[in-house]
Amino acid sequence: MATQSRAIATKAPALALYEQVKEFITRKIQDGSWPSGYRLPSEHELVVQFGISRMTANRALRDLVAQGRVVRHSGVGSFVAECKPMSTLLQIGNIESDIKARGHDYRYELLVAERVAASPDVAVWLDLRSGESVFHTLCLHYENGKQVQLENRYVNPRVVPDFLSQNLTVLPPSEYLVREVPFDEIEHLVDAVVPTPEQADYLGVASHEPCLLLTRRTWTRGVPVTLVRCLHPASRYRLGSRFKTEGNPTAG
Amino acid sequence: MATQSRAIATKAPALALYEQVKEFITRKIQDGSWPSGYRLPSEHELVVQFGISRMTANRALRDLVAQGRVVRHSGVGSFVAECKPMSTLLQIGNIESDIKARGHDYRYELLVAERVAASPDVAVWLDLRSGESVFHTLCLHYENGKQVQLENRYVNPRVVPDFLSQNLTVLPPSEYLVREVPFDEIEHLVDAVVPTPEQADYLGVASHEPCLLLTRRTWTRGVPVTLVRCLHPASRYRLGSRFKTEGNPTAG
DNA sequence: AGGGTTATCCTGTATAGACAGGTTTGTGAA
DNA sequence: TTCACAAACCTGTCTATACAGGATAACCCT
Repeated sequence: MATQSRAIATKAPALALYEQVKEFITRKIQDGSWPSGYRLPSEHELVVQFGISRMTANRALRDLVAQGRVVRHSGVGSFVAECKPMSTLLQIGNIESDIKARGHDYRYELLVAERVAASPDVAVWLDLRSGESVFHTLCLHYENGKQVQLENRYVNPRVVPDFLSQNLTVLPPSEYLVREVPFDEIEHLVDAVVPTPEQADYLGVASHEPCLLLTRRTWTRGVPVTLVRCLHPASRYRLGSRFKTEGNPTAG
Repeated sequence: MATQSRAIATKAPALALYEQVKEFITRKIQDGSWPSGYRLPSEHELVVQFGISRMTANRALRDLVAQGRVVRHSGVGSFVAECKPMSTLLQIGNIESDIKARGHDYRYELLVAERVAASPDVAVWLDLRSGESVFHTLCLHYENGKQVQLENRYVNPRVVPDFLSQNLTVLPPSEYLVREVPFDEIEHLVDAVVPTPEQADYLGVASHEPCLLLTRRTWTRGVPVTLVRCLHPASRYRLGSRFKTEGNPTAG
């Protein structure tokens, strides 16, 4: 069979076959013909319907799984995924590259780098015994000379025993961790808080000014690596992201 | 050739061949052997190195592209992607399902549903002329009887002309929009603010209590659809998400 | 030396055929 | 009736092969 012949939509010969199949299924899902949980055609049925090979049908379905529109169960079938209505993603970047991407000046200051006994709450967050020693750093990040983030970090010494041996006055703690201890699981929490007097002092803001508190925990192979609490003055920092669907409009 | 024989790591015969290739490449990238921009082996070279077929090598590379670790240029080659350090995603869900998922009681109240002249800032956000009419709704969302979100929404009447014809006292505005006007682009902003007296009154909180302000804009085919500003008392609501890499630990 | 042609390499797509293993259902035996 | 086995169906993976088209470098002719 000649490649690229037998186009389903005769007017779109440029579109790959598996893309045509993806589009067909996506449309069915979007116009409501195939609701959540609906069992969609098996690979073999697609082969017959579209006159394509099974590998092509398989690729279309795999792509749809990657897009989150379809779930598949081995030995059972393929189903329209539960749509997560109006739910989407906010990308959280690292502050240094964010600031530099804006063309602004970035600088950071290491305030504290120590080994301390884990307080009960930190011990819980990092899955340590209370009183066990943890690494603790406190950093202040500046954008164009103004404080934008007070970073309060705890690091699990079981995972990163030589954390404090690094020259943290030159390289930010996050840089070292990202490079040396890749994570496979991450948790974010975003709160609005008013800073403590001490925090307000570090950040150089009035103590009644609201701040964004971004709490991040990371794991590698199920073991907690680090707990960071990043405090940002709301007047100087906001979280933001823009996200574009690559293909067709998404219902989810 | 017998399927599943010839395992690269003899002790892991369960792992698919293309997964083994992915792991091999991922490791090289993570341990720094193959830095950003490094040209990695062509499909044919992988075929020879691993004794696999080209389709298998192709799948491994395509998966790595989907994971963002690799970029490919047709006719040129495959390259290690620029890594985006410590950047990851925060999922923002819809409030009704979030509350119900916690097993709590959800209720909402429609305060305002009107057609008004767009104020200059709303006109800018929705790409309308100032003074052009827009739909405006104000809703209050309750979790277990307590206010958790004040939703202030503007809707583009060019895109959703019959928005106000819906019975919005029964079905939340977001439900209707998600179902009828799928978006293909979305923007989020997160701020920490203190509420105005009026907002504090609606939410039943002290006016000095910090709040999370989640601003969301959506587009469909480049046309702005809706602008929502969701105000949450920080004491009753936080944004959060947990994210797990499906494969190996991620450097980015 | 300059410019166009060609050979080569690489990715993208597509096919047919094959085996493995999970799930469901039906059938036959105890 | 119930339990065990087998058939049917489905996804997951893998192979060998093929053609199209982009990119690049070598080469040859003018």
